[in-house]
Amino acid sequence: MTAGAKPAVQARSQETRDRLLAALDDLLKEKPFEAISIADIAGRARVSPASIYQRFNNRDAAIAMLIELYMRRVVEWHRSPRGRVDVRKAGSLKEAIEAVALGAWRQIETLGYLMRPAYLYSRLRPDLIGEQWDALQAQAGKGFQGLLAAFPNELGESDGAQAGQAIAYFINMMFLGRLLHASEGLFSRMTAKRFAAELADFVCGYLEQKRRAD
Amino acid sequence: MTAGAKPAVQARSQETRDRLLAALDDLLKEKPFEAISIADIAGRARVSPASIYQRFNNRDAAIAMLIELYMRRVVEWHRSPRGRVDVRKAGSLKEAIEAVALGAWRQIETLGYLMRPAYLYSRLRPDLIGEQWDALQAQAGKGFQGLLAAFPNELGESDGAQAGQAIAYFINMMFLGRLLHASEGLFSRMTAKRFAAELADFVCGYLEQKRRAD
Amino acid sequence: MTAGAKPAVQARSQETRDRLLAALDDLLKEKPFEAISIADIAGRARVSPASIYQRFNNRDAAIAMLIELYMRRVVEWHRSPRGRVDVRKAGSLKEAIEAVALGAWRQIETLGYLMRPAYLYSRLRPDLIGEQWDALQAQAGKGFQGLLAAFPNELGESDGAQAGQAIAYFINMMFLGRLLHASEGLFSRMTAKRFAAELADFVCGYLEQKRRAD
Amino acid sequence: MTAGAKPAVQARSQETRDRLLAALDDLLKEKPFEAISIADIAGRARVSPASIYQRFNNRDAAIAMLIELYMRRVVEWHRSPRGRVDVRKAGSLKEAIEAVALGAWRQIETLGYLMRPAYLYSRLRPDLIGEQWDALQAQAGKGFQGLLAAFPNELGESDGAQAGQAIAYFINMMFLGRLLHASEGLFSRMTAKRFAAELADFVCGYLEQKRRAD
DNA sequence: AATGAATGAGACTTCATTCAT
DNA sequence: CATGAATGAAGTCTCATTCAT
Repeated sequence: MTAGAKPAVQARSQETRDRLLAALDDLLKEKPFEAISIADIAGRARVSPASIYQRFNNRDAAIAMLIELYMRRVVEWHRSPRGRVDVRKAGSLKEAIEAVALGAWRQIETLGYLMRPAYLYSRLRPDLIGEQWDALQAQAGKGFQGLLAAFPNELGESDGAQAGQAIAYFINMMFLGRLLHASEGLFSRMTAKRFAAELADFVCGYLEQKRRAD
Repeated sequence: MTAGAKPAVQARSQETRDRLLAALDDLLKEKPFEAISIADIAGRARVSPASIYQRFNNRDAAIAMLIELYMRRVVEWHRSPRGRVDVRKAGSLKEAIEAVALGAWRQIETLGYLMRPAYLYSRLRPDLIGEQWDALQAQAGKGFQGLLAAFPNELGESDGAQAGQAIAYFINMMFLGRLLHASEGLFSRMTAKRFAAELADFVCGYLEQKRRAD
Repeated sequence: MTAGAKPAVQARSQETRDRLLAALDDLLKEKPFEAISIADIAGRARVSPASIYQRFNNRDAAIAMLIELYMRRVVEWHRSPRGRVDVRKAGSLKEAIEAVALGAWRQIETLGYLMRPAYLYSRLRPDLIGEQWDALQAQAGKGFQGLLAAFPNELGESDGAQAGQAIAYFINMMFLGRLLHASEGLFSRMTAKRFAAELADFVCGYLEQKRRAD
Repeated sequence: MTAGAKPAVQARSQETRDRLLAALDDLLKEKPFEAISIADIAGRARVSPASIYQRFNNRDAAIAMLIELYMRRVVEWHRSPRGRVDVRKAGSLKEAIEAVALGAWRQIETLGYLMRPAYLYSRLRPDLIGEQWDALQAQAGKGFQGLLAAFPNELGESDGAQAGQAIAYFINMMFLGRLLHASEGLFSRMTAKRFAAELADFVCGYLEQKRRAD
């Protein structure tokens, strides 16, 4: 549960909570987060504004909801068919990275409207998101570590954990650019495929440097 | 000039404008941007709130000031001795990249308090910053293009402009992480030197991949 | 029974009522009455807010509870050993008055936290306390009347009922000052003993004036 | 200036302040203080609610205004012909006390609607009134000291300052009863004249006790 | 040009009270 | 009877912005 959120004991309150998050989700497709007020959300959810304060601590309620919504949608995405990336089909690390990257690209296309404000506000109010970014990051790191382990000859003797973390960070940041600068210069003439290929080049190049250093 | 800002005709108003920016700068060291109101800035600058509306045409005045302040400080930084990175001393591209990276690290340490909100709000309100990010990006791209040109044998036959742009994007994004996640997991045990070395590995590895593809 | 309170029919609800009053008592030691909400009391009593409405018919529930609590505690006090003032030991009216005053001083020290808001809110909302102050006052008047009757030679020929009432009023008001201005000027250098002596001087002096007028 | 009030520099703001106080005064004649909201006052003063916050700190604004209004009216009263008590005409201390008491009785009749809530809220929120009650009390003490000095033979050798203070406290408290219990038992059959006479009896009797103790 | 005062609009928040289980 | 959830109504307060001087 996100900071600033209260537990929902009864079924009814769980439903209210769902309604609120769904309302926020809706509204985000219509207008920017900063233009969405507590009253907006309540209105859209057909719930009294006072009810929001029974589920969420206080002001920052909206941000807490945004973060919680984001978490839910990301988890759902990774469980959905579209979010599932099957790395086993990849013949090489390069192909695996490309597959991952294509998946991330699609995720942003679908969930960008939500990821954008969620990311920005989590940075504006890091106190509200707490250790969650760290946790996500660590998890991603482990994922890449597993990926590298599947192609042992590409890694050389270097430290897999460290390389995994570095690569996770790299991929995350490159996609952050995609998320936050989608409509600008670089990306105006960019395709998912080429972007994925470039990232793979960076990663493979990086690993080669590491191998050489051994 | 930033969107939402008016030209300063007289010397006196130029001074008022400076006072306002200095006040904002001050305040940012004390509290987060979202907690700073027009009245705060006016109060700190010892100027009437009404006066702000003679320099900044209206709503979003504070964001316009933030962006303008950011631009100024960055320009100043690059002109200052600390901001000057002399690439000519570098014996290799790797060393050059590392030098650039160390400079960026220092810049964030010094100007982070300002760069953080400036970046975040420029993303929250891209309409207010407009083409400026593109311009900065393009400029950075050209800078790296020049850097690559200084080490022609590292580049192979590929398209220098494109590689320059890719590398500029990469460096920018990696430092964005540093800017926005300074206090978290990865960076808690990270040094400027190691970070620079890692970036250089990514860049050099990337170029090598490109060379090989030729 | 206080206005706004309902009778407690079953044993279980009598217990709930006790729990509510105990909770209010607790809370008054922590924060001022005006900061205590129905929800606070319910929470502290580990009872649902809705339950309060089965014992106290509605609005002003908290004030009704405050008054009821006050009544209970005062009755308890007068039954307790500390609250018992034995006037029979007094050799003179002066000594009797002093004994009564010392008792009142102690009562305020012990129950002031409760008497303060109870008194103030009974004045703010006289409609809720109704005839009760009158009753207390009349009772006190009778008490003093009895006191005077025990020392017939001090009274002269005047009307004992009237003098008793006047003295009761006097004592009440003087202690009201003690209750409401405990931490201020006059009382910062005041002891129970001296205060009691002064009151006795007023009372005895008053009676002497009356005797002389006869 | 009362705690929680801000200075009014310009003439215009002084006028607004006056309008606000006048509005509060008006409203107090219509409904109890606790039923008067910031918006009420603003509305009656034909001023925006926001303006109140420019003159008064924040919530508690209304209480601060109430106290300030009370102070003003009391000062005005004592300057007015009705408030002036000429003690020089009194042939004895008894007569002087009676004159003072009659004045106080009249003051309560005229200003009671304001003094009642002002007193009660000053006790509920002593933090908002600060040392002002002390100051008033001390001033009253000095007044009575002067009164006693005018009738030296009534005082004997006792300490005039202390007796003055005691008498001031006594008178204050007795009138507090009148203020807060005007419609109840004792006062239902009470006249100004008789009340004044009773007080004088208390005071003169008290002084006689003191004289005797010398 | 500059100022202190004033303001409209709307946000947040609380709380007594009712509802459905 | 008791409860957790829900809510209407209202209050407090802030803030960008305008006004009068």
